[in-house]
Amino acid sequence: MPDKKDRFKMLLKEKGLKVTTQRVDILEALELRPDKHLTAEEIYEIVREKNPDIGLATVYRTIQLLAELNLIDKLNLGDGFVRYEIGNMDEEKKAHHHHHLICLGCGNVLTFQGDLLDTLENQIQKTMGFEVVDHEVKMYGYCKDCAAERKKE
Amino acid sequence: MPDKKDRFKMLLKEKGLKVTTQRVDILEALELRPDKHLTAEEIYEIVREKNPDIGLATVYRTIQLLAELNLIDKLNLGDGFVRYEIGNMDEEKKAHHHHHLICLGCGNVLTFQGDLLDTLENQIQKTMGFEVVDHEVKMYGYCKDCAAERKKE
DNA sequence: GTCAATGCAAAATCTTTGCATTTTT
DNA sequence: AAAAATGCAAAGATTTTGCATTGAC
Repeated sequence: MPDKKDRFKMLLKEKGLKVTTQRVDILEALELRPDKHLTAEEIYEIVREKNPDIGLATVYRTIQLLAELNLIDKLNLGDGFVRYEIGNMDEEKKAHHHHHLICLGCGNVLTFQGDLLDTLENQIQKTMGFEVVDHEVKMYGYCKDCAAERKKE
Repeated sequence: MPDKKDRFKMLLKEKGLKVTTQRVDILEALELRPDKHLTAEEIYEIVREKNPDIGLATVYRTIQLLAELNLIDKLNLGDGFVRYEIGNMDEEKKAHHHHHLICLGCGNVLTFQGDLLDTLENQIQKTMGFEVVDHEVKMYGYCKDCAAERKKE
């Protein structure tokens, strides 16, 4: 499988866009942290360690580009920040974003893969004629540790 | 059942807060449009028709208050705007937010009630020990009309 | 060399805050 | 009369944009 970086470079060339250090650095920053959910500012800080001259505007522009190319997903975990993460979909396959479990105790965000939503999607299709293409699920609650902590008290 | 407005007034009094025209007007604006998903600015414009002197800051402050009291839900439908809607939960009952179906064709947002997620929640509980308290589901796709339109072409 | 991308600073959005004044209780 | 809420304008925060310069092809 070609890694995301190669895929990105390919897509750029296909579109007549240029493969710049900044663009590659930004994708790399995200790629190295697959389960982090980074804000634009955080990405900026990370890339700055390697390339101190990069501008925040470039980060925003590249993020937008990556989202359009479906290489990253835009997230809203309810804390008021817009976050991004590397997409985990297999190329042509229907983009099935994973689900997020947000712990109300420690604030950690876990991810969860599962296609149990297919049943739900089918029901929606039948009853409402709505054709589902993609979905996003957030569950709020308490992670194992925090749940245990709460029971003790 | 006491309507939302009375409930709001009660809660305000319980907390030693004051029942002002502005607060009631804002709740009313939301209550009269149960399935709209309004932005702060839109709420401001609506209330301004009745009470032209209201300030945007008051709208923001009241929205925050209503959200804290669980009378309204904060939504993020992926269009970059923060939106609000009247909650539909029955008092003490577990808050079960309804799901949103977002049409990629016409942009309309439909709502969908269903507890098919219970299965998913149970599975998460078993496999990961994560205790789910609340959830939020967004489905992206094409509504009946837009799906038909797309098949024709 | 050409055209796109970058960095910077300024502008545009959206939301919050401080404070004098008004309103509720 | 006391305390809280309001409106306004200013300040914050986040994201976008214009433009001269730089870099990829």
